[in-house]
Amino acid sequence: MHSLLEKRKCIIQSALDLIQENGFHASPVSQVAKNARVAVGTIYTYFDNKEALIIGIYEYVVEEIKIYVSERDDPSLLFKDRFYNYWKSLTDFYELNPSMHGFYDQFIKSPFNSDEIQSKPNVWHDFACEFFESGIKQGKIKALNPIVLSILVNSNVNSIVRIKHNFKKKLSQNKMELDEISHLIWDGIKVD
Amino acid sequence: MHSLLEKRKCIIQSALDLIQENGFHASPVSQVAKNARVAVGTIYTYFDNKEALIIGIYEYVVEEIKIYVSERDDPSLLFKDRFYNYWKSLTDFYELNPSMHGFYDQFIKSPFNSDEIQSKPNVWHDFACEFFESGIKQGKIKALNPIVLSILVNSNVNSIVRIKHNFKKKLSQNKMELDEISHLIWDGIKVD
DNA sequence: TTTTATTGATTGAACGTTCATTCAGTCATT
DNA sequence: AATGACTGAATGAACGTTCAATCAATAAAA
Repeated sequence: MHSLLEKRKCIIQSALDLIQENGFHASPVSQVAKNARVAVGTIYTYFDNKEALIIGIYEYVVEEIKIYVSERDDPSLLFKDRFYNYWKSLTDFYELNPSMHGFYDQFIKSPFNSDEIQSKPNVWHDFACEFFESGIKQGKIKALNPIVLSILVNSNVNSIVRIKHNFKKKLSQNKMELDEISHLIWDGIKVD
Repeated sequence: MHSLLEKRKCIIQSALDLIQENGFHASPVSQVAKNARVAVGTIYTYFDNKEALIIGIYEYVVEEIKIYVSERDDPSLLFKDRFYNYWKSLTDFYELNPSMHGFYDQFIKSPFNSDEIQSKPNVWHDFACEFFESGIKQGKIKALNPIVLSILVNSNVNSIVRIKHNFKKKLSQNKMELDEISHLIWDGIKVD
């Protein structure tokens, strides 16, 4: 028997798969229910409406990313190594969870992503900001705005994972080039 | 009196405005028609269906970007200067045409953006690839895959314009930092 | 010149479908 | 017996799309 929390997760996972495949508008609640093996009505005991479901998924995804990346961070290392770990963790996470990557990509630029949501506390954004702030404090990277730095790095990882995904065949022999991008960014932000 | 092409443009512009504001699914054809001051049926003489309209908009946007950026490129300049011009043109274009920027951002990650569309010839992608290829041939930038390079640069410009747009107030004093990103990327790809 | 015919764009009410959401009834557990 | 999660047919609103009718412009005929 599933606990309530597990059922909630099950609905979220079902919605994630559908949304990555079809987008928000082509992922009816009825289908989400069918995939999750629950009745339509059940979804409405866990979420007020479809918008709340989508925002709930966003919060879930953001938390999962934070857990994955922060667990693999080791503040005792050299910041350069921490940076490469950060990059690799985030890349790995997206490649291990393509539905979360697809969802995040869509959500960020969607009208669901309102100012209100962006101004709410966000464990992942906070972690990323603090991460880069510590690099600045240690004098290892340029003193740019940590918000800017984190968005920059995160959106580059995002793009690269998307490229890897889209051009799986065409670029197979050039996959290494994509990993070079992390050096390229590091060279750009490091303090010599 | 408007010509047929002008009416087509009018429908596209009306849809662009709505989609940037509300997204694809919250931009009904009826509203697009109302904004464009035509009847619903008229839209269907210019586009087979809503999907064709959206793809038509994409092709229009992509062409406008190519025209704007290529007009401001001067192959006789040093490649470094050409790079900064490219960066500035693209940034300017998005800032002058926020609805196109919003649309493009949404479209790229949407299910409308099928493999079929990506494999069709695309004047803008072709221009960007040739641009970076010429930099490589001149030995001014690293010999990375030009497709990778163009996607990388374009998605960075995209992110930065989005940051500027979202954080207009909070980052006003840090706007300069965002322009530094172009140096950061140039330092990363240039050959010393 | 005036009248009639033809063409093709334009209109918007109407249609059928799909969707989010509800709720009266069922089931499982306590 | 009581509680509360679960069910899924039913509902109504919203949407994409159609099409018979209208209109404007041009060509042909008188």
